[in-house]
Amino acid sequence: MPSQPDSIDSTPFLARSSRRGTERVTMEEVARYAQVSASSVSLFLRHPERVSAKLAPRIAAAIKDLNYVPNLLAGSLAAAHTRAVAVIVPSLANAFFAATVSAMQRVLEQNGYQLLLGDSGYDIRKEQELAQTFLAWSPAALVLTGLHHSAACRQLLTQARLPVAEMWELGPQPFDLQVGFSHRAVGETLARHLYLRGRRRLAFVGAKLGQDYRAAQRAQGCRDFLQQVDAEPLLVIDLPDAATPVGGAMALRELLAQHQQVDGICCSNDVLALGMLFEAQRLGIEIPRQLAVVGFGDLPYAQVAQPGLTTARPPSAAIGEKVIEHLLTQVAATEVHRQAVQLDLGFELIERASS
Amino acid sequence: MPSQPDSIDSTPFLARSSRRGTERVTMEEVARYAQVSASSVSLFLRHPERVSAKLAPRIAAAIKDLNYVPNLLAGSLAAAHTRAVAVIVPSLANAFFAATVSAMQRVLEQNGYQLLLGDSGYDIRKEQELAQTFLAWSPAALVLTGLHHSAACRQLLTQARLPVAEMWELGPQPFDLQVGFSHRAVGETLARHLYLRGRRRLAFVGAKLGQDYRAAQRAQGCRDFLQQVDAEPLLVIDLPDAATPVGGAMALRELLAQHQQVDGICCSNDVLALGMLFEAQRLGIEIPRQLAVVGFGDLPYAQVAQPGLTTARPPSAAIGEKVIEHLLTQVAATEVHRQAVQLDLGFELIERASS
DNA sequence: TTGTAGGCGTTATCAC
DNA sequence: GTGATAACGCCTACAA
Repeated sequence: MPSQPDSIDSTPFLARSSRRGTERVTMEEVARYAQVSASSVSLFLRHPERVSAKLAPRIAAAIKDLNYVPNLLAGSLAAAHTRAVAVIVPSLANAFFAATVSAMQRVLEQNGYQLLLGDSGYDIRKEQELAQTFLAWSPAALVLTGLHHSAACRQLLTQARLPVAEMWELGPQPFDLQVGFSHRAVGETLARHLYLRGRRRLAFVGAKLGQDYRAAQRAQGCRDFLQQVDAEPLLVIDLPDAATPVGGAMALRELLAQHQQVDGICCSNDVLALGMLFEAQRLGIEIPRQLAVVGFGDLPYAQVAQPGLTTARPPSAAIGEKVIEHLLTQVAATEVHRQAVQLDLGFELIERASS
Repeated sequence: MPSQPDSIDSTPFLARSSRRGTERVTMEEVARYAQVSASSVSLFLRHPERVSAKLAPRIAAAIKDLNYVPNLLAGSLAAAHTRAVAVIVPSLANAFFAATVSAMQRVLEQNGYQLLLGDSGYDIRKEQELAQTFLAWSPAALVLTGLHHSAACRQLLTQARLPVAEMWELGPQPFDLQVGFSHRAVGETLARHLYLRGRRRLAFVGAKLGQDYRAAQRAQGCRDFLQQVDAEPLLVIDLPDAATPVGGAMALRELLAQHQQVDGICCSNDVLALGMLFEAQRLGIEIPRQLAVVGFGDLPYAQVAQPGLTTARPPSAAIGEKVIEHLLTQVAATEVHRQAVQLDLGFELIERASS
């Protein structure tokens, strides 16, 4: 047995055993290059100020020279936590959620976090699957849209020890955070608005109300208000397909054909309302004289539409920001005893010419 | 005290050393519960058919009972590859990219992959930062939007051994995959369309053309065509802010005020065009009689707009699908010698009443 | 088919 | 402040 055991297997590069590595530059190599230990490199990466002024520049140079990119997988495994937040939205194609996700991405990035994105397609089951998959990545936190989740999903997330947020809706039994506003109040506000403008026979046009719980709540808000003032009951039209301007146009035709007495329409969102505006124009219906139309979302075109579209503006971007801000706070907080927070960001009635 | 040796060190749970774990159920625990070895559980998870009919159900039950969620971090580290694909888009708020990302998410999920999303805000530098961060997660592949990247970014991605795709644009020096179409051709097609309809004084209205290279190429396509047929040179208006309907409306007013002779406008996209349509209506300009307007994107409202908006339809969703499909193929292929692929998905001219 | 023994690249602990 | 050393949870030859 020789005195320098190292020389025996002095072909360490060939001897890389059977195991294939990533072939990437590793922290070990950076350490060798900088003539320091791996621990120092690690420390430098996480707390640069704690490393001496002597080593620091050497390490920095080595990292630069070798073009070192730390392996977050290994780091996260060792540290037992990641800098990633998983987000599940019902539909990315929906401008509302796109705006929220965009805002989240911005704030996350500012804090050195990554965004894991999932699209549930308004499907509770798929949401659960996505949540499970995400959990396997050990994200620092998870964000769901809405309050309706499968029982299995609720259980899964309760067991997992990570902060869970729900957004775009408020209600009982929050996990750790809820950021949203009252859709019911939106419906009431919109109905009241139309009522005050003298409209007495209102209709609500939505799409897939069975899946879009928030839209259904807005409809309910309308209904409640009308009942409250003892007005004609709300006429509800539920389109079978996702909300599109074409759907809105069709709905208007149908409405005019079968319920001529309607004088005010509350659309599930601006997308439908836009289609109606165009269709009304085509049919020679004067808005708002003959028919008032209001929407939801205050999408970019609501302002320039002809006539301008009265609508309720949700705090799409603010929701994203607040969710992430609070979530990151909770992540930092001691894992135990973090209080559930509920944030009502409200909404804004934007009155324009369409009503 | 039972005779089982297990009882000897029966405090293994306290003995968890000083190291704090995730507190999550581990594969080891599943194995103990199912009375098998950890490797059998691992095998079962990856190749259920290769495990005997005796153990399989036991393992499955254990997983279910314990509510086991595999730790992908550990798995990926060991396997030296992940089931995640990173995607960087210029703006999620843009409906085009939202559609593409949505499609990608769908296909990825079908294949058991995860989507890592980044938003560069049309900023080359931020794109590079995002790419670097993503690389730290060792994604199986990376997707960029467009062809303009910083030199550092190009180098970073060339060094990394993962398949890199560029989308929404075609050009020289592809990494491993390019999926898109010719924006120049779009511009030419649109200009020709207007020309054939008798328009002779064309304008192109865009927003931030200095950053939106693709829109700039469409403008160039228009310009080229006009030069080709020896027509009046293209009048280009470049809005300083992101494209919005409001911007489109403003642009129209400006255009009419300063260049009354313009009889055809090619908008950078449907968003601007929509604003113009409304503004024209407001100003009493007859479209298409006095002025023809065409857009790009065929967004949902183009069809119901009044008048219907002539536009070029990009293969937004198809781009997402193809990118992922090909990328996953390349991921599976032997890491060496994977050929660069270029895919021209084309576009479609949708002729409607606005021109 | 099933089990055993490293090792993946990093972080965290603890002496020095 | 710096550097060994032991996890982190899983995968994968390889042996049984």
